[in-house]
Amino acid sequence: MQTNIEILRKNKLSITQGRLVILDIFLQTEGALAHADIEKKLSSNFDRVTVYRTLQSFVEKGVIHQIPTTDNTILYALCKENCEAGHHHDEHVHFVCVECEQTTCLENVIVPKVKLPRGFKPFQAAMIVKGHCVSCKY
Amino acid sequence: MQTNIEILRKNKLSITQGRLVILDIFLQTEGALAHADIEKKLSSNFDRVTVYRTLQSFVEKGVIHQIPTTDNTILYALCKENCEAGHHHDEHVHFVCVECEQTTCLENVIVPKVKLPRGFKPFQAAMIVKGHCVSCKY
DNA sequence: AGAAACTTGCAACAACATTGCAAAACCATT
DNA sequence: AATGGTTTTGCAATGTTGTTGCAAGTTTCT
Repeated sequence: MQTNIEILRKNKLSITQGRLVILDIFLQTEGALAHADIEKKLSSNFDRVTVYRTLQSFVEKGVIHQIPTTDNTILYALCKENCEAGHHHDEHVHFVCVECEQTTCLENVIVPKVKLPRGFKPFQAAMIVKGHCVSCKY
Repeated sequence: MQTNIEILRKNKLSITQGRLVILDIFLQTEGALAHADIEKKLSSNFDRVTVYRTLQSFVEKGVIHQIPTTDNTILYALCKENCEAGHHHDEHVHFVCVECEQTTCLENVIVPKVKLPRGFKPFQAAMIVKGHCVSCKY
């Protein structure tokens, strides 16, 4: 498991207080986080703008990846170590629990290839499964 | 092909000017639409709030379905005739063209089932493929 | 330690979304 | 076709979310 500093170094991001703290939040969290979640978890007062810009640079460098949602938010989750700037390997399935509303990266479930109609050239695929997660099954 | 009035009747939605017009926009459009797209296409002046509420009731009744995105918008697309309130059958793949930015419902490409880790109970799945669409291939 | 480059916070702003309420439209019934 | 009850609409106000420019503060590199 990498530390926050290692991750920043590896991705050629300068090491600042804000980035370290935000990265720690990701390292300590199971599921995916929305911008709002991160702000809530930030005990120290960082400016909203800083959080936006930090997430932005993390996405650009491939430290985190975005997960699509249908509720006007973007979720972010840590990338695995083999991610690189501009070329994410986050082709795993995301699971959204309808009970606890947590979004989990299923690192071991990769998005299957599908056969598209003639003329469509695929490039990247995302898959989101909704249901009950391990903790919320009954 | 159903008319706007038929669709409203079938879904027990009262027939109003706004709903007819918005439904027509969907019927006349190939790809998926964001809230903003719909407002742009509305020649008559409907209030923004009305558009929001219309889309909301359409989703609730299963007239349209939502497509997740990573850019803080929600895309909407017409459901096929066999959709019902609360139980969508929109398990087809969505294609987002990186060139023209159109999102298309690939009605005939259904989302494949994936094997989830123990304890996860799936319920619904969405899949989004990015790439070049038929019109934008080169 | 010092200069250059980058990051942060502030303030202002812009876009997007939600709520309550009164007026208007709709629908079922007579 | 008029009536009354229900639903929908528009407006206004408010809240939330995201962006930009700039000056001050940090970080990095030599």
